Amino acid sequence: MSNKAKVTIEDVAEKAGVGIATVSRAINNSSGISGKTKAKVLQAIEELGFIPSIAAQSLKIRKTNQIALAVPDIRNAFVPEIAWSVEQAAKQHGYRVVNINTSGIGRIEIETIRDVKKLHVDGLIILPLAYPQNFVELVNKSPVPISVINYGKKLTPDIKADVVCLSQQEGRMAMEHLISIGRTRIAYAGAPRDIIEERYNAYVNSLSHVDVSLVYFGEDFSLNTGAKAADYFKSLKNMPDAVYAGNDMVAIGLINRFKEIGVRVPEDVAVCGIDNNIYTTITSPQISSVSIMGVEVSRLATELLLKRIRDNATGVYERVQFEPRLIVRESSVKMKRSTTYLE
Amino acid sequence: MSNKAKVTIEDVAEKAGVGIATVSRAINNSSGISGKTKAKVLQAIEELGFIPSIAAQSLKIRKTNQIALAVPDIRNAFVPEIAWSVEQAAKQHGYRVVNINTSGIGRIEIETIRDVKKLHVDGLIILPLAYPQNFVELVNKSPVPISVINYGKKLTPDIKADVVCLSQQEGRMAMEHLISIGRTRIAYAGAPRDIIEERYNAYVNSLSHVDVSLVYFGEDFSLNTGAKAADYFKSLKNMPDAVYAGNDMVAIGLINRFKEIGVRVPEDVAVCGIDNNIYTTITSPQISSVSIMGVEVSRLATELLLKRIRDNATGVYERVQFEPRLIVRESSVKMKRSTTYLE
DNA sequence: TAATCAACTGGAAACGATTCCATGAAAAAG
DNA sequence: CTTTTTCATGGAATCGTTTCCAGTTGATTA
Repeated sequence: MSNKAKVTIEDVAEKAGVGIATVSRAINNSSGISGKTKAKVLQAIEELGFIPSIAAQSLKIRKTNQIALAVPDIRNAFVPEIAWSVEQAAKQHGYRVVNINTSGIGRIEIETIRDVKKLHVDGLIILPLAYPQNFVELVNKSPVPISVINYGKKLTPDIKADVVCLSQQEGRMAMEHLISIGRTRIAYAGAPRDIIEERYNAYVNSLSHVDVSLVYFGEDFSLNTGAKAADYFKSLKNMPDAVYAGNDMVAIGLINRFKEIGVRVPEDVAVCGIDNNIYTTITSPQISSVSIMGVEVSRLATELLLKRIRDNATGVYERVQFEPRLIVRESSVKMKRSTTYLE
Repeated sequence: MSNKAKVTIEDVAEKAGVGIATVSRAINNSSGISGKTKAKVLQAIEELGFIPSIAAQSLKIRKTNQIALAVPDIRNAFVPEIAWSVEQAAKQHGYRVVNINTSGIGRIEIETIRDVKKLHVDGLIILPLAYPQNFVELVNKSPVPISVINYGKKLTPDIKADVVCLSQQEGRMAMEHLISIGRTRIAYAGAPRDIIEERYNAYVNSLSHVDVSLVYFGEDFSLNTGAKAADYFKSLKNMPDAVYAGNDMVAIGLINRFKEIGVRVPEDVAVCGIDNNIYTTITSPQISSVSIMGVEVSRLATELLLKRIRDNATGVYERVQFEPRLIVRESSVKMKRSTTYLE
C-alpha cells in the first residue's frame, strides 16, 4: 500500500496549462472544449495518474453511481444468481452495487428502506421476504427510486416503485408438464404457507378431481419435508406416478429418499419442482423444474431502476410480469445421458 | 418516491439555535459539547429528519465507510457464505460492502486492484483466482489497504497486504479420516492442476504405497469427472473401499453415479471430499468433507482490513493460516439418520 | 474583587469536484 | 474593414460537511 499525495483537478489543470473548468469538461467529455485542448488535458491526466474524487463529484452532482441490493440472504440457493445479474447489469451502466442481507427480517427490511440515505446510493433494489406492514408506505416516501423484485405478496397498485414479478403460473406449468407426459396420479408435496399457497392452488386447479391421499403437507419447504413425503407416498397402496413439489428443496429431498427406498425416478414416479434453483443440476437425476427467471427478473429490475435514476422520473411506475419457464430434466423424462453431466 | 428538499446541517443549526460546528459535534459525538446543547441539537435533528450527507463527509474526512469485496463469481458454491460473512463483519463496524465479480479473469482482477480508487472504498478484500503476473506488484502500490483471501497460490512474503489462508492440510485430513475408519484401498479422483495439486500430493504422501490403478485423473474438478471416476472404479476387478475426491463437486458426481450403478456409499466405498461446499448437505448420503473455513477466513480478512483502515497502518502485514476442519457426514460413516436431514 | 483557566461555542476555511457566467478570440456576416 | 455571432476558456461560487482557531462564558483561585 503506497501513499502518494492526492492528485487533484488543479494539479492537472496546472500541468496542462488550462483552467480547472476545462479539465472538468475533458473528464466528463462535455461540450465546449476543443479537441486539441482535450487531448492535452487527457495527456496530463494520464501522466499524473489523476482519478477524480468520487466524493467530490457526488457532493456536487448529487449522484453516487451506486445502487443497493437488499436480499434476504445471499446464501439462499436462488439469490446468488440474482446478485450476479444485478451486478452485471449495473456494471454495464457504470454503477456499483452495495449488497445488503436482510435475513428476511421485517425490521431490517424496514430499516433498509427507511434509512436508504445512509447507504449512499442512488437507488435500491429490494427482494422482500417479510413484507412488513408499512412496506408500501415506506417505499412511497423513499427519497430515492426503488425497484422491487417481487416473488411474494401481491402489492397494491399505488406503490411508487417499479415492480418486477412472475405471472403466477409456476404451479400450473409444472402440473401441465406432468400431465402432458401422461401421468395421471399426480401428488403434491410441500407446505401450506400464505405467500406461496398459490402453488398448492395451482395443483388443485389443474386437476378435475383431487385425491386427498396424494397430498402431503409438511411443515415447511425443506429437504426434510421432501424426504418425509417420499416415505409417505411409498407407503400408499396406490402410489402416485408423479409428484409436483412445491419447491426444489422439497423435490431434492423427495428424490434422494426415493432412490434410497427403491423408487425409480422418473420411471416409477416423475418429479417436478419449482424455482429451478442451482441445486437442481447437481442431483442425480437432475430435477425438472419451473424457473422463476431470477436472472431476467433481476436484470430488468436493475434496468428499470437505472432508467428511473437517469431520467429522474417519478411518474408511471412499471409493473412487469415474467412468464416462468419450464426446464425439463431427468426427473420427469428419461434421458439418454443419465450418468454424465452436461456443461 | 418523495422529494423534499435536502435538510442540511445548517437547517439543524438554525432550528436548534446553535452553530453548525456544534451540530457537527453532536452528530459525531465528539468532545467539547455540553450535554444540554447536544440534547437540543439531537432533538432538532430528529424533528427535521436530518441525515448527514455522506458525500460531504467523505469529501472532508477522506473516508467512505465502504469496502469492496472482489470474488470470482458469487454463483460459485463456496462464495456466498464468504460474501455473507464479509458483509456481517463489515456491518458490525459500520461499513458497507461493494461486491465485484471478477469471473476469475486475470484482466479484471488487475483492473479491480489498479483502479480501486474508482470504487470509492476505503479498502479491498480480494479472493484471486487468476493470480495475474503482476498481482503482488499491483497490490503493493495500491492506495488503499488490501486483504487477500488466499485459497490459491503461495504469495511472496513481501506482499503489502494482510493475507488469510489455509494451512495446506486439507488433503492430509481427508486421507487421515479415510484411513482412520479402516479403509485400506483408497482411491483418488480429481484432476491434475497446478493451483491445487497439493491435494493430490497429500494423497501420495499419506500412503506408504500408491496403487496407480486407484488414481483417476479427469480433466477438471467437476461433477462429470466424479461420474467418470465412479464408472472407472466400478470397472476394476479390485475396487477401492474409499475415494478421496479432490473437491466436493467431484465427490458429488462420484456419489450420484455410484448410487446409480449399485455401489453403496459408504458401505462399499467411503467418500470424502474437500471444500465443504454448501452442496454437501443436500445430497444423499450427505458428503463428508474438509471445510476450507470460508466463514472464518473471510471474517478475519475483514477484521484485519478494517483494523488497518482504522489505524491507518502500513507496517507489519499479517499472514494468518487457518486449519481446515473435517466434517464427517454420511458418505464416510454409516449414520442412523440417513433419511431425514438435520436442520 | 480581579485574574486565571477550563469548557463551550461559532465563524470561516478547507475538502475536490461541477457549472454559471463573463471574457476574449476567432469566424461569419454585412 | 467593421459588426455580429459563435466557440473556448477560466474565475468564482457552490455542494454539505469537518475542524482549526479565536472568542465568550462561567467557575475557580488568589
